[in-house]
Amino acid sequence: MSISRQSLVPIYYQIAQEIEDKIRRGELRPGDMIPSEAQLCREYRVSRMTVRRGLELLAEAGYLETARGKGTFVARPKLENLTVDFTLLERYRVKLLAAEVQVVTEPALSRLGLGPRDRVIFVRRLYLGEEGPVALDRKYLPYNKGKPVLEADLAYADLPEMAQMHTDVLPVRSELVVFARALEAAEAEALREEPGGPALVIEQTVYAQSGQPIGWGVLVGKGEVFRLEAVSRPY
Amino acid sequence: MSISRQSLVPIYYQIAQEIEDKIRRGELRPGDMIPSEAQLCREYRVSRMTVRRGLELLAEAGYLETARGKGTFVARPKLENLTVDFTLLERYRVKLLAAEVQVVTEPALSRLGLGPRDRVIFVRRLYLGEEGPVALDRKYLPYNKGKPVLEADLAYADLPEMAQMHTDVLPVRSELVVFARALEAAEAEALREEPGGPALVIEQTVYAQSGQPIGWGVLVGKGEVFRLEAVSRPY
DNA sequence: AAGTGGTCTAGACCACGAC
DNA sequence: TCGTGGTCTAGACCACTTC
Repeated sequence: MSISRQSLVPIYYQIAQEIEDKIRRGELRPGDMIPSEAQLCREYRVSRMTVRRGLELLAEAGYLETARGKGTFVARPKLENLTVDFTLLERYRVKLLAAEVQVVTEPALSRLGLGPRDRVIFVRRLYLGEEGPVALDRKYLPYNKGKPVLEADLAYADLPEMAQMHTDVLPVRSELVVFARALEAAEAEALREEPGGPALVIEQTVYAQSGQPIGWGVLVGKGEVFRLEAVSRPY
Repeated sequence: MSISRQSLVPIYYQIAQEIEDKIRRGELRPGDMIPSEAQLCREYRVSRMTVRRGLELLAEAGYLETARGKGTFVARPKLENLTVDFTLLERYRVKLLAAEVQVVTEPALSRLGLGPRDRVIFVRRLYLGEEGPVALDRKYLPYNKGKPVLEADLAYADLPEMAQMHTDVLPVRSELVVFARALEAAEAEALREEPGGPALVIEQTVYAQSGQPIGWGVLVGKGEVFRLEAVSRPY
């Protein structure tokens, strides 16, 4: 009922806030029906489109579910959808170990759908935490003669950014696969660990609109130290 | 221009589809300005709210970005936001190894914010793939005398579901931490692996609205075999 | 000043669900 | 039949950007 028409914040937003507060405080519980749109119009003395705009915000945010002919109801929080915090480049210092053009070999060859004589840009980087190296990073991009890339740009770019620098094709989808395996000898040395020790492996593939893969990367993180975090999103 | 007023699909949706198609086909490219709302009203011979509803859909989906006073522009796909496919229960066969009430010990004690004499429901499960066990699962819920739980329900529930079964408090947020470590002896035996071998560890905490943790779990996955997958969401 | 998107109004007709 | 949410109209005023 505390809606101000003079406020800079839009009326529909104030209405949404007020209902969200009631849900957060437990005054409205999952399954409860909220007042009808017509009722809310009368309560707040606003037009229906304004009420609907507010309810729409809450529906998108996962707080409300609407049922045509029945009403609008408080929704149960959905914890199945998780988003990964994948901002590694901001969390660690990055050291560029190598950036070169080479003939592609497995496993990049098959992941990128290339032939055995095709060439790729190969980038190798080390992530440094407070107490030494925490992860090793290898990325492969199909080599494109016409589009040179600056080493300086490669040092701090993530895979989608790299792909975009080097091709005209727009990256539109990214896939991750995460698993654990033992450190290989070369990896162990770079990470100052024992070979055979546990490592977190993150494989990333970036695709163009056409479905064609335009970048592939493996990140090998030191066990225990290197962590991924994910949080649920209500909707 | 192929908008049908007789169609069952709403006009705003048809408009959104048409613009989305142009973007997907590359006819409109990131950074391009699309016709103004007023222009689209004239083109499609509809009211402005209808046009705006359509544009709003595309903005939510990440295809468009609006700039007050300037115009509406095609957005660059955002690949930073990743959603995890965490539907383990549907992918593997699950075997309930134990379900009992016990006095809480570390690490569950501190994760759940309990005292050393509090009790928890402890659930231990094994995930079975085609070729034997792939993961071991331990979950802890603060014990609530008044709310008994059936073993049968525990076998196939995920952590948020368990928490909801056993408390009146609603789970509203879930956090995951993912890393690699060496298998402990008991874990290795259950998974039929060598102790010290690589394991993918997923720790999950579920919180109530109050911020209080109401469930904690660890999943230990066999290296190489047990994998998590994540996909980018455009918005 | 002219054009843009952001907000809001006061109506309208419709499909759907419950009674 | 009545109340519900879903769609749509034809205006209006505003803040902001560009010229």
